Amino acid sequence: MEKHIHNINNEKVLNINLLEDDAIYDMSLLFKMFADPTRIKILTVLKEGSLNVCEISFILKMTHSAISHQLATLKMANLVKGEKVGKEVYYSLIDDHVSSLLSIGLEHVMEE
Amino acid sequence: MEKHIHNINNEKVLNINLLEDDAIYDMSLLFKMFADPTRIKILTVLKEGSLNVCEISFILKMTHSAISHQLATLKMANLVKGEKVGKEVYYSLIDDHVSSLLSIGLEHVMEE
DNA sequence: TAAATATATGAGCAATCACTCATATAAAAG
DNA sequence: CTTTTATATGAGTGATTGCTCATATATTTA
Repeated sequence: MEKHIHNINNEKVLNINLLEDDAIYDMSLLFKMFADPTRIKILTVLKEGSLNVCEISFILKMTHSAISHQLATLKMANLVKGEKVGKEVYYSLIDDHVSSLLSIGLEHVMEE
Repeated sequence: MEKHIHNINNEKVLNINLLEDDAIYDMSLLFKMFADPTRIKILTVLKEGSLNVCEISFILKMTHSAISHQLATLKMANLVKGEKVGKEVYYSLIDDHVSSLLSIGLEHVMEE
């Protein structure tokens, strides 16, 4: 690229097949959901079962607003779903991949 | 929290055990590395084998500087290592978890 | 030695983000 | 109906981030 001249034309480089940009972008959005401590905590507690906003904010010692905002984000990313029961909305994980990703991530950071 | 009064004291909520904040934070840093399209692309091409900065920037059609900055980030996060060979520095993946995470992420976005 | 190539890195900047605060809506309780 | 409780959401803000541009360093080539 730019001002440097390179003679890159060997098979090694030209044979690499890239993923679709759309898939890459979607993956980055997925991982972005796990790239925040609050969202990891929310997803982790939801692994135990469904919880409403008050319960989550009590467990994590954070405001309802902060939790509600993050739940909206997680919902848009299709990682959690909410079910209204009277006044309350019970949230739970949508996807098995969520647990898998959390587990592998935890495995990784637990090694030294 | 705040002005609302809640009577949350049931077993369901009190029995949830949280991970250490350090582990949560480290996990968020790990996932942050996958939360950017450029870094995903770099990690994906490095799955095929080691490549130097020029080769990566040629494959991804991005400037050397951009790639070098991201490689520095990935190196600090302990996901890649660089080995100097003459003028060039060949980068490769450090960790098996990297491939696992990429695979599961891809699996997730490939479903509809 | 001088020029070219490969990489690294600091500064700067626009974009994104996670929170707070204020406010809105909806259901339940009084 | 009014008040309380549960949740949602827009605006605003400070912090972070991914790039560009300029520059520095190191190795190779002429």
